[in-house]
Amino acid sequence: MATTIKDIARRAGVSAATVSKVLNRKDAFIGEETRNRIWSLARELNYTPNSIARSLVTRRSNVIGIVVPDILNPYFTELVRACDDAARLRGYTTILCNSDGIAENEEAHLSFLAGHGVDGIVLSASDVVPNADLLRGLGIPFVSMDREIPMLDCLAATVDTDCRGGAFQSASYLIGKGHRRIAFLSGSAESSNTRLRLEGFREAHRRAGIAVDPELVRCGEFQHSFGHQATLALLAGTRFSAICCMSDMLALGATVALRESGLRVPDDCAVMGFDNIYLAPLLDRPLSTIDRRIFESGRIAIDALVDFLDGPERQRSAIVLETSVVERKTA
Amino acid sequence: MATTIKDIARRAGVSAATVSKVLNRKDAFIGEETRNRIWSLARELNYTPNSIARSLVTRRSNVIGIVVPDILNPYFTELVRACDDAARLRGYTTILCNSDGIAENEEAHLSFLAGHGVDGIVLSASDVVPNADLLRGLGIPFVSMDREIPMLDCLAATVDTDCRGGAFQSASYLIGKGHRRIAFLSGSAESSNTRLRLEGFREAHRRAGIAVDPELVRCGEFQHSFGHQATLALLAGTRFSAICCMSDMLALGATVALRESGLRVPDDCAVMGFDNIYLAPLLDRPLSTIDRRIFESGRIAIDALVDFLDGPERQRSAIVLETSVVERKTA
DNA sequence: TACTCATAAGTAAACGTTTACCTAAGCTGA
DNA sequence: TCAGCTTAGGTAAACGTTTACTTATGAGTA
Repeated sequence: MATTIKDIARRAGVSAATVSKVLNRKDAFIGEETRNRIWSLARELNYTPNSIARSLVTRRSNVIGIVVPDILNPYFTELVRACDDAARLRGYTTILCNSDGIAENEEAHLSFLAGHGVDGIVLSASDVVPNADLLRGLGIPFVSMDREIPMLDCLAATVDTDCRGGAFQSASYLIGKGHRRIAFLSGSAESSNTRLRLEGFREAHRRAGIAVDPELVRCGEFQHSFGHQATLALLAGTRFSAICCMSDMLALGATVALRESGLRVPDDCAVMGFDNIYLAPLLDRPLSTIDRRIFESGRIAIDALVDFLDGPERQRSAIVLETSVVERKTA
Repeated sequence: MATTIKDIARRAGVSAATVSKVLNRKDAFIGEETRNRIWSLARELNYTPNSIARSLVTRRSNVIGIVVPDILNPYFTELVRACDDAARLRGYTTILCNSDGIAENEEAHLSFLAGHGVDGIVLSASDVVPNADLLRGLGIPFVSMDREIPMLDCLAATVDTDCRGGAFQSASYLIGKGHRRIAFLSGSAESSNTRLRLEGFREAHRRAGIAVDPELVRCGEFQHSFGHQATLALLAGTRFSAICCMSDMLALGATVALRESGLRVPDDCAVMGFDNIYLAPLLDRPLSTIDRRIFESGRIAIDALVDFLDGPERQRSAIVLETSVVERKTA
């Protein structure tokens, strides 16, 4: 049986309210001696406040929910860690949910988080567009990262990476290196995310006066396996001297496929990634990629959310992060 | 303002208790019509139970806390995902804490989790030996993974990997391939974990009648950077034809160092990992390693914990997982 | 008729806090 | 002397549920 405020009150010969005031440092009108007695009892009895009871009355939990498609994907691992660190710094903790990119899962998680009284939610990229009615019904402030989102009262912020710009940089870099036939690998063709990136990719070609062969663009998912499989398919059907991948995992998959086919990276085929996950520089052949400041984006998202929660004015913010190319060994 | 049970009660013209009974399916003595009215109101008003209030009275939260050193480490990423999946299957959700291997952090997290009323905790490997008094004081059932732990009432289970056996397998495999001078890279020399692995490593040599050169064993941490640095140091001071690493990240670091030094893997030097993280087969040069059934271990830990929580008999279990060698391209 | 019994629902306390408001005592100053 | 302030602390309601216990109604039975 854990110690409660009442136990302390009884032992100290005061009321529970007094104990509460002292422990919460709202003790302007509490006597020196009483105050000390309470603190030392709290220590002695190893008192830990019951956050559940506290949340029930204050309607604040100091918990932020994070929903991502899959923590196993290194990009999300980093994002989650960044959010967790940032949240902790601001006095919040996080609770994580994996949606696997499935709409029903995501909705279930949202309800779960609401029921558990999280103060805010960060909703991270995936192709699923969350049910606006659900979000509105929850009424919990949230920040949206890298996804199309309906405008709602409880939308605290959007933080997006300039994916169009990132893809543009990647393709331009490759073109600058003399490549003329560049393959493009990305996630679902329907997502706005892929659409924007493809625009950036095309724009880079346009500026260089190069036509994009539709045969070279392959959309599917951001996973390793698709990178592997799509590269094999490309290799079988056409020729190209570089692959512009829209995630580092795609790039990893592509690299493996190239090696399996007896091609050397970057001599026979250059590979560019996207994300700059922390593994990228650690690989046997360090990956050239587009940095998207994962850690920073997590921190920014949390800061925006907490500012919204704590600040009375509740201003919405729209942040977009610029990317940059990181030259390593694969392109 | 979210819908509460009272809102439904008022609209349905019944008491809150009745609504609670219906919604919790303890409605043996509730009229058919009342029941229907309540359910349809719940749907219509989009009722989500307030878990906080519920937990306060039931003293059950259906939440399990997980504390790991660092989610960024792929081994823990997988473990956490495995635990989360397993927990969800059994009606629990998880809440994650990163301790960074720092004792104070871990203790703070433990208190936090207790205050938030988690039903159980899984405490995963790190060299920090948790404060027994703290654990006992919390009184929350926990399972300990891969760490030395004092025996306590609230210890629900221990799940350990047979690290001694794993190291033995790894070294034996390498010896079987003809290697005679094998370097050994592991984490902190003080941890029981490393001690056991070193024993296994030595045992394999003993059986083969090979002496272990102390110069070849290097302990530090399980991270990539140590693998890199230690390999460079080894290369500068002695010779060897294989490296037996006690984590896949160490192996990755070692591989990079070897390549930087112009050595080919496995021709000039073989490398064995340990863990079999999901990245291992996906690398440009798929990593040979020791599989430790990460996913399974997470599931087992959660199952043991939940069995302990749900079962009235509360039997403690001690599980040890066997390892196996996975032959790929680096050894 | 008067009892029991099943059915259907209500009452109220409890979980551990926080907080708005109240009280009581002592002191100050005119 | 007494209104009014300051200081120290108490009272009780509230947060949204759950649950043990109680009540009311009608039907069946002796």
